[in-house]
Amino acid sequence: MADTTRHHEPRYGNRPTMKDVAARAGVGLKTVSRVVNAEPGVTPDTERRVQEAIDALGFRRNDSARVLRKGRTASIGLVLEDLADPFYGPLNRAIEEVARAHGALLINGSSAEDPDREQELVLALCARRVDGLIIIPAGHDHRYLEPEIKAGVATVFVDRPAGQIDADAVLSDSFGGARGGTAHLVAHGHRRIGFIGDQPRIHTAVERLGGYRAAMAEAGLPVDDSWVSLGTTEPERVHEAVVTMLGAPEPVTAILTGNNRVTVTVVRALAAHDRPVALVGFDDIELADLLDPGVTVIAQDAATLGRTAAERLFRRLDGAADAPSQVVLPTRLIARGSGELPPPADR
Amino acid sequence: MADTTRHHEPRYGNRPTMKDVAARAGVGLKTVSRVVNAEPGVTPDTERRVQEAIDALGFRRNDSARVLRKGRTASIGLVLEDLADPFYGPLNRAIEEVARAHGALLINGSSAEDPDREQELVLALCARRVDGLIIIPAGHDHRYLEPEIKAGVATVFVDRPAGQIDADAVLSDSFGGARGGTAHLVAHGHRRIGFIGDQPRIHTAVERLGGYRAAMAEAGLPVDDSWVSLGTTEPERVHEAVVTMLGAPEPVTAILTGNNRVTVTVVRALAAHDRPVALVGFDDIELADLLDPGVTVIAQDAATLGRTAAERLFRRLDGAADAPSQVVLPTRLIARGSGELPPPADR
DNA sequence: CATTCACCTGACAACGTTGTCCAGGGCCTA
DNA sequence: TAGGCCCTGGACAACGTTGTCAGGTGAATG
Repeated sequence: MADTTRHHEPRYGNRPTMKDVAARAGVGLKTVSRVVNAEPGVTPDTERRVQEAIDALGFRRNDSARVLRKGRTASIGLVLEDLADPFYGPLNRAIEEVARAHGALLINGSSAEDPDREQELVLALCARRVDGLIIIPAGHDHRYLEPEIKAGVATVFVDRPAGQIDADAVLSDSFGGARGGTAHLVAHGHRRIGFIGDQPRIHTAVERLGGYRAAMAEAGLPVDDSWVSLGTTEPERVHEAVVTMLGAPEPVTAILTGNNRVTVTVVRALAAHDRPVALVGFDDIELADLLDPGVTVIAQDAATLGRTAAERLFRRLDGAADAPSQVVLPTRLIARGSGELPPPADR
Repeated sequence: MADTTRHHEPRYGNRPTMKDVAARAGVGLKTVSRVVNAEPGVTPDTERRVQEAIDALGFRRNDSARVLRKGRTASIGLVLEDLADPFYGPLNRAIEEVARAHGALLINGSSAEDPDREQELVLALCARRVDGLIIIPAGHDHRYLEPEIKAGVATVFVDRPAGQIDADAVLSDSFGGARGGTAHLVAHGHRRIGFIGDQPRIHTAVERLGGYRAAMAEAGLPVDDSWVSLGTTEPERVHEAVVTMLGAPEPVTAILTGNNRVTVTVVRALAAHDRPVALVGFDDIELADLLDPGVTVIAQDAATLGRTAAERLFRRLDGAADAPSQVVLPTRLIARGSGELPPPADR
């Protein structure tokens, strides 16, 4: 009953607008706009008056309105699998740095490996009219993105390629990395090597499995079905896989793990096991060097992955119109001990 | 020369608008709006026609325009210190989950512990008219936020309190945690205990130092200046601090570390040291249980921290108008071995 | 003193959406 | 059959900003 002017809704908590600033400074609307945007053509005296009004009212430009008029939001969207996964931290950060260098903000969200949630998130970002998208895809069909891309939303996929559409992608060499890691174990004398990976609907999981199989084949070694376990990265499941592989009549003497989460669980499981078992893990993990033995890993460079993707995105936004392409970054094997353990001497 | 209609700039890459949809469906503008927003008052037949036009054109509502009209952006901003720091991953994720449950998107950025960058980021978020802000502050003066808060931007500080203004905050009990950790070392017989922490301009660093000093005082133990080292978390500096403390004529027999980054470096340094030195670290770190000895830590619950902050934020957005308050969450000491090492028997 | 010109300044429309309000038509009832 | 009501649909303004363009002032020049 005190306030009377409320018409339909309190707009932005009644923030001052350029109109208010103009009225207070006794100038025109456009002059305020000029001052706010540091455009030329304003006398120092006028500028000072406007600036005073701005400070007095606590005015802050409404970028929503600006965006509506200008067409660029200076923001990019990032959809990844899990913000809490340590692998994505440096990637996220690297993308942010590039975005910042281009004056853009980062909007992000987790898909939780759920294709529907990925789509929902991506479309919400498109509705905000982000200028570009960086996606670590959970799904395999990205045709829903076609209208968006055609409408000019630059899109780059990271870590895994796009499904059913032709789009830029920046990947790690999962196949080659896994092949190299497996060959490393073979070179140290192992013949029965297990592979524990992520769910087979995840592209990298399949690639890494492929690399493992390729290396085994190249070494002329058979792969028993019981040596391969794909599924969720939940500790219970992974632990059980380890127990099964090691409890077999002819147990594996080495294990290749498909990603950081699996590696951590396997390290725990092996620590509780009586005989030493060799291990090579995909993805580097913190403190891996301090464990006994140190964990040999196939390291991806998450930061470079992110930076490369973001740079490509902004090149697109700057007008690069060449055909979409894939970049594959090499992985690096870091030997720390666990991958160099020999197989047991007996049998 | 082919395209003639371009007037001032290609708006959003020429995306279809409601007007286009309306024209194609042969209905009025508002009818399209009604369909898009699932408002009542549209015959099924009309709705179908409109929907067809939407699909055919690949129309997607422009939320920028919507926001301009409605006043709520359904997005919240998160400013933290470093997206790549593993401590913030779960926090970030927890906030995202709450935001998602409230239909809001998350825009975030890293301040890199730079107060100016924090302010720049926060104000950019305000210009986007985020509905609320969650801030892990780098600076100590947040008066620049006053106009924003007055204008209705809900704001919650996390991990560290706001400076110079009265605002909601959700904190961990840094003082109590450090005191407890120090007392734990004292209880295991240590009398010369070192403290290596973050820069003294960081609130939690000071609190933890305070907790350390309090526990020492309560135990009637002196604190030699050379036992305390505050500064950046760069490995070189921390490593040097460890070397200095352990190389003194009367070396410390135990160390309390101020955060996860420091802990990791100290663990490395101690691994290279000949005599065992007890260690309690602030913040839990992955694989801490597998090291030898396991690293005893004072664990914060980052996820709860984030969730609590986000819930408070949305309660504010839902109209809660009670006075700002601080919530302090307890920490938990997890004994794993390194904190239970006795001091050397000699002297 | 008149004219030109440069420079400031402000009125106005437009961006795409949603709230308000009114018109028209169909249906029910008296 | 007339009157009234409800339901559907559309015209219009407004949100806060920026681009366009025209007006206005003062100084410099002929």
